[in-house]
Amino acid sequence: MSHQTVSRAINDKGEIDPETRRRILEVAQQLRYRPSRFARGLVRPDTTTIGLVIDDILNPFFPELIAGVMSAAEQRSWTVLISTVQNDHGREPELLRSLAGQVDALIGYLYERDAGIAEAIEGLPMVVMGRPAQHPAFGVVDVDVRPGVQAAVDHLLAQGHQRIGMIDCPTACDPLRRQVLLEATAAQGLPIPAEAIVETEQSQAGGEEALARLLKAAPGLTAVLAFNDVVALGAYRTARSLGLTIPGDLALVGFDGLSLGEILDPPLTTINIDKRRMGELAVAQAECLLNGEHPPPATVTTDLLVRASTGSPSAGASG
Amino acid sequence: MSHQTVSRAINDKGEIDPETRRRILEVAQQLRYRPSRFARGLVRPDTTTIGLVIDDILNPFFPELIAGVMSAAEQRSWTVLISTVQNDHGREPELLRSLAGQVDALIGYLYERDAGIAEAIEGLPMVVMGRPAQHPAFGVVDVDVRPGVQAAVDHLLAQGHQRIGMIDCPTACDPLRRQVLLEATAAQGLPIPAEAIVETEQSQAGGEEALARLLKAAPGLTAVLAFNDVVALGAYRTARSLGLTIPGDLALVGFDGLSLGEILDPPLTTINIDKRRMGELAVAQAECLLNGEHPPPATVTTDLLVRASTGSPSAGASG
DNA sequence: TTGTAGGCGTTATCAC
DNA sequence: GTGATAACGCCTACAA
Repeated sequence: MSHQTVSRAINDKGEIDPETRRRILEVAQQLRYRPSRFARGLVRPDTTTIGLVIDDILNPFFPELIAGVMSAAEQRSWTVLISTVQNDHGREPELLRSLAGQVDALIGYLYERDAGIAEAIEGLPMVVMGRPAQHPAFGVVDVDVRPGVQAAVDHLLAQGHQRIGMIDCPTACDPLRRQVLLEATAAQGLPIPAEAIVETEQSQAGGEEALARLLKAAPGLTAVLAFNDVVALGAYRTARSLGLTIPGDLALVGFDGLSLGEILDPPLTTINIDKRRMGELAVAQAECLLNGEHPPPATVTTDLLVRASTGSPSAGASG
Repeated sequence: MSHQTVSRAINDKGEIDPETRRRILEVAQQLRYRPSRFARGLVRPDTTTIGLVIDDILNPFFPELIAGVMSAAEQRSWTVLISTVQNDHGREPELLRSLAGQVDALIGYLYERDAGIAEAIEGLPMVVMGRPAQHPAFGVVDVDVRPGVQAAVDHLLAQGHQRIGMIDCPTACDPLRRQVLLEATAAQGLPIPAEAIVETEQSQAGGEEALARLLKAAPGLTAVLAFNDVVALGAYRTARSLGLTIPGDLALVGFDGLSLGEILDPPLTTINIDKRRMGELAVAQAECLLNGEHPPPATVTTDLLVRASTGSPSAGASG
């Protein structure tokens, strides 16, 4: 009874006496024998494992993105290893370094600068999401915010809004939301004054305090674009506590297209990102990188999901 | 220049000329050399990887549970490999089989019976969550629904509710929610008639249609316990479309303690499960199993999270 | 149908 | 400080 015969039985090859095989399998079961994944991988290195690193598994933005990554990976029979730093961004390099030893490629939605990433992973194929490329070797899946923001501005203007504000989150990797909003409104002859944009942290609490501040700094706003849906959720709270009705006294637009927006009252109009597709594209980028190719950056577009938090301003609008 | 010297340089051992090391690292970088994780694992098999299998990454129940698993795994320097069947429960055995070849132990929140699981994984250490043990070798993290349901019943009775109904989901692995509700109400002299319990599928749509059916079958209910928060969300929709106010016309209690309940209007009273702790306990169970021990089943308890969807019934209650 | 030989990439041991 | 050798557990190729 050699290694080889055992191998044949375990792997269900032909060329083996059924009786021998039966006996081997029986013994194997008794011994709770399991083939070593390491030895297997060593000999058949066609097993691809990719790592997915995100900020915070509890952030409702990510589940859909993860689903996209996993389904695309599954189509390729890849394995996905997920990790997070749970909002502790300082740990990103350390996590990347450790993950780099366990996977064939990495996909990340990160805060760390590309230079820092590159240093941590030392040449491992890497795909960064949600921001433009900085490092030439990296794959990219970026979000083109322009169509969505443009649609939102058009939508608000069509409804008669003249004073639009924004709650921005400058710590996020994406500086474009604000910029595109400014351009789009300016192009329509309705430039947004500086005081109509406030900055806050990216959270519900941030949204709450920011809207209060915004309405004080720029009285008369009839519509506000929030940096994302979670921030918009905070804005709802403040609007309610100030006795403002949505959308009559204040129209609100979110960003991300999270399903939580649907259960708000009224449901939140939001600029939608196809998060699942982002995940799928990231896997495709990783595949190119693994094949030694240099894929052009991928982009997902954005569009406006009109729900009920926008509408024409009522006569005597807020202050 | 031998393997060995290279190994010393890469792993930063002592006993090497700094200059030699520098040269090696330089060349390694140029060649984009990366050590094989398989060969490493083969020689130093102290790398533990566990697999986590869940239904559906988009189900808001899971992120917290995942966070618990990951943080507990991280404490032990374990790696977590996540996989889902995205609600296609028939694929569970296949997925388990494939995962079994890549990890040292598995944790799952599954529909498949334990016998089916056991067959798929052939002796791999396994922890099942959210239901009582069926297979003697498995680790278990179960939920004790009794305290939470009891507290909910006490709470409703104290508020003067006399007619309580339930929306149940029999496809779920947990048959106890209904049973405990029946026992708890009966013990207080308020048995629930059969028509005051309807069954539906575990989803928002299920909750919507079920509440409509329930109110027809058992007119006069003033409070309803939903199988979980997502089902309760559906019930909110139906209540609103019927013109019923919550909690005045109808009190609603959910199950799970999801944060989405907080943003409902009114915020949803719910029986809370410590999902993060479930994840942590599951990892602890896996650790015991890996050490060859046979841990006693772990249990998380439940409690009532009182928010605003419960209150005293108004005078002329619903029908 | 079964067994033998060799090598996958890494680390540990021990001799140089 | 460095290099040769063996071993980890598996698979492929070929010989018996």
